[in-house]
Amino acid sequence: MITQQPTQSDQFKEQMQGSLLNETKHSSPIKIGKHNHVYTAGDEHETVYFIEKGQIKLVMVSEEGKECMLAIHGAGDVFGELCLSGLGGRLETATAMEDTFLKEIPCGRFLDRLAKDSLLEGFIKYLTVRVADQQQVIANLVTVDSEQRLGKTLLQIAKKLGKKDPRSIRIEVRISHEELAAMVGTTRPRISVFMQRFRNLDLIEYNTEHHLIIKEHKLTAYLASIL
Amino acid sequence: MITQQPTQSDQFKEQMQGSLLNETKHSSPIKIGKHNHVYTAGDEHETVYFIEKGQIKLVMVSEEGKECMLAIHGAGDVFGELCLSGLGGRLETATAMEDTFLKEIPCGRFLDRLAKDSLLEGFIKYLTVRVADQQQVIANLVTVDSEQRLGKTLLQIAKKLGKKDPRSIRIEVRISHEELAAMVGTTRPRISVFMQRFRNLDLIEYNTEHHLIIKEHKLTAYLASIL
DNA sequence: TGGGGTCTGTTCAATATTAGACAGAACGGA
DNA sequence: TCCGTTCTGTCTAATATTGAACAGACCCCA
Repeated sequence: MITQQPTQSDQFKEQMQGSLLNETKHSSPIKIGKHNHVYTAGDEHETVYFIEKGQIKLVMVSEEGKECMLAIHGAGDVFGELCLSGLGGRLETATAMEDTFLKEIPCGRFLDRLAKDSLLEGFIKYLTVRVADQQQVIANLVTVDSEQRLGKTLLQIAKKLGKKDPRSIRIEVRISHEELAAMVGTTRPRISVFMQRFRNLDLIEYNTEHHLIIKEHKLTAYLASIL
Repeated sequence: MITQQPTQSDQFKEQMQGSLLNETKHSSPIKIGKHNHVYTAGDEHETVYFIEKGQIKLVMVSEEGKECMLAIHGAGDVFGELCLSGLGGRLETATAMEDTFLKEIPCGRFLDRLAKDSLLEGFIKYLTVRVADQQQVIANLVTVDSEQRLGKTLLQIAKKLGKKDPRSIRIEVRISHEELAAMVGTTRPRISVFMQRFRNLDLIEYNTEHHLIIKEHKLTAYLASIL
């Protein structure tokens, strides 16, 4: 189900990166220190960001103050594109998980650049992939239980941010159980229990550098077995 | 929070409708009888649909067989656009909730048409609104309880499909509790209980034609009060 | 007008989940 | 290196949620 198909989507991402690097080559990158915000829910800046180095997490906060972590983006990713919707005001807060360097592009200029480089159709394809991914996330939240969701979330993060390791995938960003709870939609203690279980079953492990190692095949097989 | 702002998004929708009507004026509409499928998860047709009349629901089924209802689309809406992602294979099943008439456009031709009519940027805006909406849905699933989610779902449906009624919104499509359960992510009995509660509190009601009436302001106020 | 089917409202026991607490481990800054 | 802070693993009791069941209402269709 979750397979490693580089494909068109990645190809467009590279073209977009080229285009944006070109557009921003005269402006110097912005440094965001660890734990600092790039923007906060409600902010009105209509700008798109491109990550040169580091990690950015996107978090939405509900009216009661509960948090939902939507995504972690890494080098080469673009975020803040929702300002293209014209709705005005950020919906989520973007925070650096470690010192991060960004390029900033006003959203009008972002679109113009894509248009000039004939990337509008590519960007449409990129957005439909986003919609499809989110649709999958919604279906998971509605239909499957939290252990399963945690597993799928780990696989998804591994696929997006992981580096290849012999027979597994390594995640170098530190993600707390609290943060996982805010992605999966459950409480921290449950995440602890499930992570422990996964560890006992040898589906995940921590290496000496305290990086999380995901054993993709084993974990996938386990998730299928507990349906 | 949820306000009735016609705006740009609707404006693009009209332009797109015009463009598509033009593109499909020589082909006759397809009739899909009540309860019949337009396509099923896994199908490989790369076509986009435009609804002339009727209602289409989109449902995803998990590996265990549980259902998640993603959306109900009505006249003037477009669906099936995810084939633009190039991922191949439908993710969801599209079913007519009543006799429905559709126009069908191969996805390549759909894009060409938009490009010719200079609507690519408009379509990008439309897609980012979709992403923002889904992001909101995800955040709700993660952070708020099922009663609250049911309320928000009703408001969202009312906004999308409802007709204006004095001091309220009328929903003419019949949506079963089972279907609501599959949107909200809970079980049918709970939906029954919550709907009953909403009815007792006079936040919703059924008129003589058995149409659901949503009292937008009262319901919104109630949801805020139980935070 | 009479069923067969589906939908609703409700119940209940079994189960899953939450919220809170706590101790110990690891971490980070000075 | 030490100390305060954050993170983990674990436990509980209180609470919410599920799933299954059932009767009555409703609806379509013949």
